[in-house]
Amino acid sequence: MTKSAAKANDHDTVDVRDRILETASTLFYERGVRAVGVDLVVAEAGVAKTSLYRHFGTKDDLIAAFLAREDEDFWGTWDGVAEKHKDDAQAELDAHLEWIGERVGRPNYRGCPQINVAAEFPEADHPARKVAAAHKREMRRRLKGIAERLSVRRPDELAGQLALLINGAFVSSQVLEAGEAIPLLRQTAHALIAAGR
Amino acid sequence: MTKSAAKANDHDTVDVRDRILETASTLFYERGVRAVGVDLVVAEAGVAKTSLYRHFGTKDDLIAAFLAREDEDFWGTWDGVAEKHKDDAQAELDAHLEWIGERVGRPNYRGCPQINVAAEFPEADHPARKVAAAHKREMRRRLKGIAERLSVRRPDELAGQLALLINGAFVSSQVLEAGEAIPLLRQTAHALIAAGR
DNA sequence: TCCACGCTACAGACCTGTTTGTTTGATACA
DNA sequence: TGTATCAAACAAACAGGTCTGTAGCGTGGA
Repeated sequence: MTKSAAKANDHDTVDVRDRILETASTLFYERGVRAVGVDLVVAEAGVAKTSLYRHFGTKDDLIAAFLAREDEDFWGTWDGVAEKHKDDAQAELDAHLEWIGERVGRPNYRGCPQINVAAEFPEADHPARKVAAAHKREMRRRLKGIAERLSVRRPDELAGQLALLINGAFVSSQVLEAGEAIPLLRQTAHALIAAGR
Repeated sequence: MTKSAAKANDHDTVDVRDRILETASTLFYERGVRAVGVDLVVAEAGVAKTSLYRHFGTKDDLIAAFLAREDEDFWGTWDGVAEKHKDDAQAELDAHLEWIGERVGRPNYRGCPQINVAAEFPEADHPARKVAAAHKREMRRRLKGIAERLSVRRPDELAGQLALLINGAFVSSQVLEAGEAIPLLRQTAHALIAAGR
C-alpha cells in the first residue's frame, strides 16, 4: 500500500485531492478535457468516484481547478526566471522566450491548456473560462511591466505584440520545425523592441 | 411546403448534402464539435439521420468536411483580396491583415476553426486534423510568397513571424480590445518588414 | 463514535451508427 | 397516357456504449 509519502499530513484528504487533480491534469492535457470522463480519472487515480465529487463538486469545477493549477505552475516558472534578471528587462524577456519556446518545441506539446479549454468550451461564463481569461490578462499585464522597463515609446503596444507572438507560438507547434520556436520568438521580439524605441 | 427553392436542381441530393454541411458548420463553430451531436445536426437541418450518414460516412468525416469548407472559404476570401493587389505585396499583406483583423474583432468570433478542432482532437491522424495541418502549412506557404516579393533578407523567417502573429491574433480575441486587432497586426507586420530589410 | 474512503450499483441522459419500412419524384418503356 | 422501376429522401425505433452525478454499504483509522 502506498500510504502517501511518509510524513502524515493533516489528513489523507489532501493526498486524495492532490492525486485526483494531478491525474486529471495529465489526462485532460494529453487527451482533451471533453474526451476524458470522470470514470477514467477515478480509475487512473485509483480513487472512488465519490471522493472526486466530494473534493470537486462537479466536473466543471475539476476543469477549473486543472487550469488554476496550470496557471500557478506557469507563473511559478515565470517568477523563478524573472528573479534571475531583476536588473535587465531585455535579458528577462529573452529568458522567458527561451523556456516558453523550449516547451513549445517538446515532442508531446499539445498547446496552451488555457487556450485549449477555451476552444473546447464556448460558454464564456464557464468556470474554467474565467480562469483562462484571467491567465491571459495576467500575461499581458506582466509583459507590459517588462515593456515599461525597456524604454519603448508605447509599452502597452509592445505588450500586445508580444502577447500575440507568444500565443501564436502556443498554437503553431504544428507548423514550426523542431527548435525553430526559440530563435523565431527572440528575433521577432528583438525586432519589435528596436522598432518601438 | 418549402420545395427547395424554385429551379429544380439536378437532384435534390445536392441540396440535402449542402444543407447538412452548412447546418453542421454553424453548430460546430458556435458550440464546439464535440458538444454537438449528430442528432442535433439532423434536427436543425430538417433531415433524416440516414441522409447524413449516406453523404458523410462518419461524424469524423463530417468534421473534416466542415474544416475543408472553412478552408475553401478562407482561401477564397484571401484570393479575392490578393487579386486586387497583384503588383504591391505590401498592400496585399495590409489588406489581408485588415480582413483577418476584422474577423477576429467580431463579437461572436470564436477563434480559428482549424485551431479549435486541433485542440478538441489530440489524435494527429484524425481526418480533420489532416485538413487543419494542411491549412496551416498553406498559410505559411502563401506568406512566404508575399515575403519574397517584399525584398526582405530572409523571406522564410518573415513568413514564420507573420504566421505566429496571425495565429496569435486568432486565439487572442479574449485579450484584445474591440478594434485593436487590425492596427496591432499592421504595426507589427510593418515593424517586422522594416527590420527584415 | 465518527468520518473519510473505497466499492458497487444505479439513474437518466446523451452519444454514434444501424435497421426497417414508407414516401416522393424522376426516368424508361409500352 | 399509363405503368414499372429505381434512387434518394423521410421517420422512428433500436443497439450498444458512454457520460455525469447519486446512493447504499462496508471498512479502517483517529
